[in-house]
Amino acid sequence: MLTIYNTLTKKKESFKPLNPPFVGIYVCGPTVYDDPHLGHAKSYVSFDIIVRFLRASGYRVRYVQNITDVGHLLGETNEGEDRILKKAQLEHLEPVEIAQKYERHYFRDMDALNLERPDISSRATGHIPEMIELIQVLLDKGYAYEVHGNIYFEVSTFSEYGKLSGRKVEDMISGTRIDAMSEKRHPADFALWKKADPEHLMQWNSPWGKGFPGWHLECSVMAQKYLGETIDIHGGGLDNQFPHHECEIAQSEAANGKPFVRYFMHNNMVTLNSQKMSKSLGNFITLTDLFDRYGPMTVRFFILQGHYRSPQDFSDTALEAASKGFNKLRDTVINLKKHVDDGYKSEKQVSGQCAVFRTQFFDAMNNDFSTATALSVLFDLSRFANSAMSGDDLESINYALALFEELGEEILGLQFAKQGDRVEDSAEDALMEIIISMRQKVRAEKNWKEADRIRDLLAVKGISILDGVEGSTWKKAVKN
RNA sequence: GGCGGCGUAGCCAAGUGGUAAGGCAGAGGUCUGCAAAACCUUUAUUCAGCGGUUCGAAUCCGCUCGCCGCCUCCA
Repeated sequence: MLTIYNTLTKKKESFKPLNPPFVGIYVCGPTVYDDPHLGHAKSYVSFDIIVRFLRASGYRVRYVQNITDVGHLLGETNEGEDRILKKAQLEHLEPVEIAQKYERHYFRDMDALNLERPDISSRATGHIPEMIELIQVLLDKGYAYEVHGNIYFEVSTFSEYGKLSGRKVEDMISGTRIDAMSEKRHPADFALWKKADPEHLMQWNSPWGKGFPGWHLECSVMAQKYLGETIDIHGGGLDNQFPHHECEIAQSEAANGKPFVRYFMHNNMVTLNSQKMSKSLGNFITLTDLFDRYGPMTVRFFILQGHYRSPQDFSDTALEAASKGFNKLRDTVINLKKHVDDGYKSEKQVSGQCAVFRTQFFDAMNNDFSTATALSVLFDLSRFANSAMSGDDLESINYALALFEELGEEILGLQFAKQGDRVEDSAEDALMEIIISMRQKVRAEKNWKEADRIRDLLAVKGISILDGVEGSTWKKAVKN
């Protein structure tokens, strides 16, 4: 039985979707105005695992993620400027070019991390009419008001405002950072629609004049459009809990009179060398930069070693340790693939010790997606598999490989052997066989100097020769 | 100021009432020409500190110290 920590109730709860076996999940996607960074990796890897595990548990999942290509306002008073616009001016490109360029970068990096793409990636700019409709509903029902072409949600009309983040509207009046001098009736009221200056590059017609949508509207609209008025799971980064998700709840529940979300899930934040990583501090590193030093699978593995609700610190020592740990599993899987007979078929029916491992793995994942514990099962499985290979225990070898494929590859999304790896490269294989057999001759002559020289030369090229009792094998150093 | 979180071995990190997973690093061993890999053994009488509840606490409660997040765009 799957239990999920629900941020709405601050408790672990049994997961019961509204209409089983269907599960609707909405995860806040990126604002596409810059390259993806470490924080995106943690967040989207976490929800990728969640989606994969739900599917492995038999649920029919529809996974929706937005692409924010409108851009949020830089500040309450800074009308007309948003981050995409700012970037567009900086790079001398159309806002749409900026959005599409960084959307491509986003998918490029997420693909590298082996994330399954959302079933629906919906762009905010494609849903302006629906947003206008929702605003109209809120106006008609008295939850919103218009001032000079701007529409605001009136927080005081929605009594449950604050139920997600635990904030009280009264407390927010004294908040020093909220501009008390604005045209809003209450400082906590938030914009649904903003009037655009004539020179503003992104603007749309609306019943209230030309403008653009407010910060939180797109998620309410797209979640409802594709998943219905009540969705099973809504995910996102902890930093979005307030105000973003709080405002989504207010908009959606005020408009529909129904619970918006059954389970809210928030992943925790990432730090870099123990420091907060943020765009405003400018110390974030992009995934492209990170992948130059550590492969995407190392990054994915590293994220899985922590818990999605715990903060995670990226450092070189931690990533190097993760790289070695992942390599250990990877070596085991590659060796298993070499050991299985031709009749191998991936099967999910395993017995004996492997069945125990499988149960342990599912127990861990059922407990609010405890990937770190699940990974520890894979290390136990690795030890079991290596022993089985020493003993030529073919049945265990087959079961172990089947488990690695199901648990490691399908559910955790770890690519142990990528395409192009040497297991599938017959030319490279043939060459290495020749080199090894030649070296085997000098070894037979006990010419250790020459044997070591060959080994060292290959090592420089990233190829390791492993001499065993039954001859030598080799492996290529890969950046995971 | 308001709200919330965290502090577990040299490092990373699970565990949230029943007697400390796992990875990396370290030590010893088997194997090996050597090396590597693999396997075996080993590495926290103890979970920031101090009190309390309990038959029993890293896990619950209180206080103290330290660190962090949100309250402004952020995953």
